[in-house]
Amino acid sequence: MTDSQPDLRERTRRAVQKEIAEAAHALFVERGYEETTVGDIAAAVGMSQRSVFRYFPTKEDLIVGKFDLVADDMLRVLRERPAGEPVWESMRRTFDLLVPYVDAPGRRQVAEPMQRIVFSTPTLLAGYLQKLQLLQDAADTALRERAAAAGAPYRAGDPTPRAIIGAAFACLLAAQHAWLADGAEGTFAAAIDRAMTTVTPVTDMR
Amino acid sequence: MTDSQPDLRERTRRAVQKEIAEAAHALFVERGYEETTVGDIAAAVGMSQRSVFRYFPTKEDLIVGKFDLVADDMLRVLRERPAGEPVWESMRRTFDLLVPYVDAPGRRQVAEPMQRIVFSTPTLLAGYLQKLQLLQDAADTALRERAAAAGAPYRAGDPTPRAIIGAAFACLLAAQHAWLADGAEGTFAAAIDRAMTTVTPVTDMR
DNA sequence: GTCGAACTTGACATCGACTGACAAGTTCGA
DNA sequence: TCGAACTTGTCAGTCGATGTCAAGTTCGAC
Repeated sequence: MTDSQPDLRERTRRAVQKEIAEAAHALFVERGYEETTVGDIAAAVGMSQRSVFRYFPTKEDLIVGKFDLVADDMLRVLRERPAGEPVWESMRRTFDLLVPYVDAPGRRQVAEPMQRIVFSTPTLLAGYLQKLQLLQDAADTALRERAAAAGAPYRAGDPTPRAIIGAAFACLLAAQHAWLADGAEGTFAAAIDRAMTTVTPVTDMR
Repeated sequence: MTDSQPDLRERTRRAVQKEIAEAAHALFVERGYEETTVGDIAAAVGMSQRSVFRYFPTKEDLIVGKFDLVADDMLRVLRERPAGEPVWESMRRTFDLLVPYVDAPGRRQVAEPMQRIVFSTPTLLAGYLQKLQLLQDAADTALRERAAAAGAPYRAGDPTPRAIIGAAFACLLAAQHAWLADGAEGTFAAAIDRAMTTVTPVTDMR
């Protein structure tokens, strides 16, 4: 058993948060993201606009907010990968954490429209890309530490780790595009595998 | 001779635009991007806030606006690359268009602080990444057309072109980071070359 | 049970980016 | 020189986001 009762307050907070997010998603799908006002969302759940911002720091977070938590987990997974493992493989295993959010039973119905909204709304796409970039920054630090600990540190101005990490994330994005282009048939995991075999690091170990 | 006098109105417009941008840059460097109001910029050049928005659609464009024009040129260069050329090489040659903006004599003094501002300001970074993404979308289309014209089209759901293009842009970003991390010593062109040798497409021709 | 601290909420005000509308002035060519 | 086209400032308004304050509401110590 994990933490069963993480405080009543926290539980109701999560519940309200979920309610807001779901109302927002419904409106976004119905009218579009830009066309939906935070006031509209507030009205839909019967609270003030001010209160919506008490649960979500920005309107963007109503859609891409949960990603921050996943990103933390991904970073943890990456750090726990064995030091001798090829970087490309470490990245692939890190992306595994994303898979259940899409491939788990019943998940596709939610994930597909969300991804379509993100990729078709400029400001949301920008926000998403920025979050990916932050994660890449952290991954870069992690891999440099790992290399240093293994006695083969990268020079500060060596583009290698960032380039490899960036290429891996580019494959992730290509996988998302391909998955959507194919009408979300097949598993997301397979899409990632396919994308990550089209590109490869030149020397993948340290 | 190119177009020597593209209309007086257009010339003065460009001049005013440049004046606004330079005033903005000065303020951004001095106080930071978020801390500078569009009203401040307007006051600095002695016009109304409304008029600044007549020359630049958004505050972001005061910094990353010129990139749109360069992106058009890059796309044109990419399309003019020979059909049989390896994609990775085509991308590298496309990036050549960026080089003079940084490596040309006297350019570094301007380019370096700008890049630092972009990479350290979340909203600017997001905007920049989104513009790169748009360019990648267009490049994806271009390369698919090129492959189709050569009699070896990609399947709609094939992640290959996007993955390779994305990897190339990841190297570009890694090059920028590395260049900045090294204090902008050396040429940007060399930084790109270094980054683009760390990763490579698996099969690079169609 | 009760009381006070901690938390939550709505209401109001403000800021900054941005947009529409209008009126006044400037420029340019027929 | 006259009128169309363009530019500008001003004003008002929208929307996302933040600070403040005065109600409640909840929760634990007593």
